[in-house]
Amino acid sequence: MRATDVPAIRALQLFCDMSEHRFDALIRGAYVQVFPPGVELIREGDATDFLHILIDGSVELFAEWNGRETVMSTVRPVSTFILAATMRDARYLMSARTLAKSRIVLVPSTDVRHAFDADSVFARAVVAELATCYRSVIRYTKDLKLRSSVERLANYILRLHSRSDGASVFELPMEKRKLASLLGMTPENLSRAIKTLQPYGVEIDGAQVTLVNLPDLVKFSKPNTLIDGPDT
Amino acid sequence: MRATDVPAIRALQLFCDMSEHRFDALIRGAYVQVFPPGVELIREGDATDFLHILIDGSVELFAEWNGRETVMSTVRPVSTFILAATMRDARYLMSARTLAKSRIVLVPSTDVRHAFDADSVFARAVVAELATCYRSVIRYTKDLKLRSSVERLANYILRLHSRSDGASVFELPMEKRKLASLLGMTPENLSRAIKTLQPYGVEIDGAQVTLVNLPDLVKFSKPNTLIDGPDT
DNA sequence: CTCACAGATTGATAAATGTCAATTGACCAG
DNA sequence: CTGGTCAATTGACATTTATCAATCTGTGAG
Repeated sequence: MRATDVPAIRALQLFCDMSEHRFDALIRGAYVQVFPPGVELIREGDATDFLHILIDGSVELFAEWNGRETVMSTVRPVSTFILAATMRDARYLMSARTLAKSRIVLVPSTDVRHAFDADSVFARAVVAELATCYRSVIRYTKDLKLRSSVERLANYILRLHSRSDGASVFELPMEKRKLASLLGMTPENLSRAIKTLQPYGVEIDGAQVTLVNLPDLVKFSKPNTLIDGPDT
Repeated sequence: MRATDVPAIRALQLFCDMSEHRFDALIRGAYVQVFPPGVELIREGDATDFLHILIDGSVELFAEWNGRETVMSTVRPVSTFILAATMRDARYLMSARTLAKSRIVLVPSTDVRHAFDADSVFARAVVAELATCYRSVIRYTKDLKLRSSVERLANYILRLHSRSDGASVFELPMEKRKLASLLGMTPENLSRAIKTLQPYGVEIDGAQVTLVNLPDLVKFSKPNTLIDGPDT
């Protein structure tokens, strides 16, 4: 593990309040691996063995049924994924695949459960993290059920806009076909949805998004804290 | 609170392993209320004040956006709801409304968080419960994203079938328009989807479902443990 | 017992979304 | 450079799903 990895992990909400020696004990059993793009890290249905922490790169969580595949979410560094399966000691409900070259820390699930039992500060952090994850899936599902595909795209763009601190020019963080799947539509439909938003000042060239008429886009999108965050 | 209420609550996964005196302390601050059908118990966006436990009756969790409304899930007795918001001390993401006359126990959120901090057995149960909730929303979202409306209905019927211990005749647990919304379609479409399943031996008369050709229905539905449960 | 009402169904039609095929465009290996 | 590959786009069309309007039906109040 690199010298800079540990502080980055330590800074995560999940670990930041842990006592020094507990954290050290937990991280001691962990190890780092670097994966090229396109590697399937986790296969849905498999038994849980490691809590994963993405240090650098990009990972998608996806699910399959009957020959169909859909992106459920993407993981950005630095963050953990599949904590719920780890804590329940249950099978993975989603698969995970690297989208870019990625550095990933693997913490044995048994160590995590052990730390949870032994350290009440960590226990509280686990609950906070799980509750946050739960709430973000609820938001995602509300987005899917209550909005049309164009509305989902519009609000997604506004979320990206906030995430880049209100800059009017920013980048899409993934390929358009992945984004389409995440937003619950086909790539063809995403292309059309982008065109539909042109009258609201949305210009997308490659991965670069430019917003030239934010008020109109907001009026069209009707963003809502209880769907689009932040989580309060 | 009735004499029979406490044992029923005590039997829940969330409370069953708690020590006697911790449980008593938690339940002492709680109180019961009976609501007629159609009462809005929780309004999305409000601050969390109570953990709710449905003792008897029926409750739906729903969400709204831009004048649209959708059923997110239904709660059957005996179970808790909105644990995540309670633990995060955050605003509700969903509203709740009684579908039938319902007896509900309200436990002050601060008491729950207190018990979590003081009792590691309860803490473990909270994590197990949260992880289970998280996983069931993931399943629900997979169902929505990977399946067509007829496929969702078919698999829903099979889940009901398992829930009634494999009986070939059983009842729909809610009004068809609520079911339609839960399954992500309009009532009109649900009617048509039911007809579409007739060739697979699905007969629905009012709320009564009769399955006369289970093998064909299963072949059509392609149920999957990682979507339809059970959670392993 | 009967009427009124809300939910359920049906048919006709519209809108949203997906599929297929062809083309364009960007990027990387050689 | 340049050819090959894969993603993105576009157009034509099919399918799914929603909407609207018109019954039908079961249930509870009076």
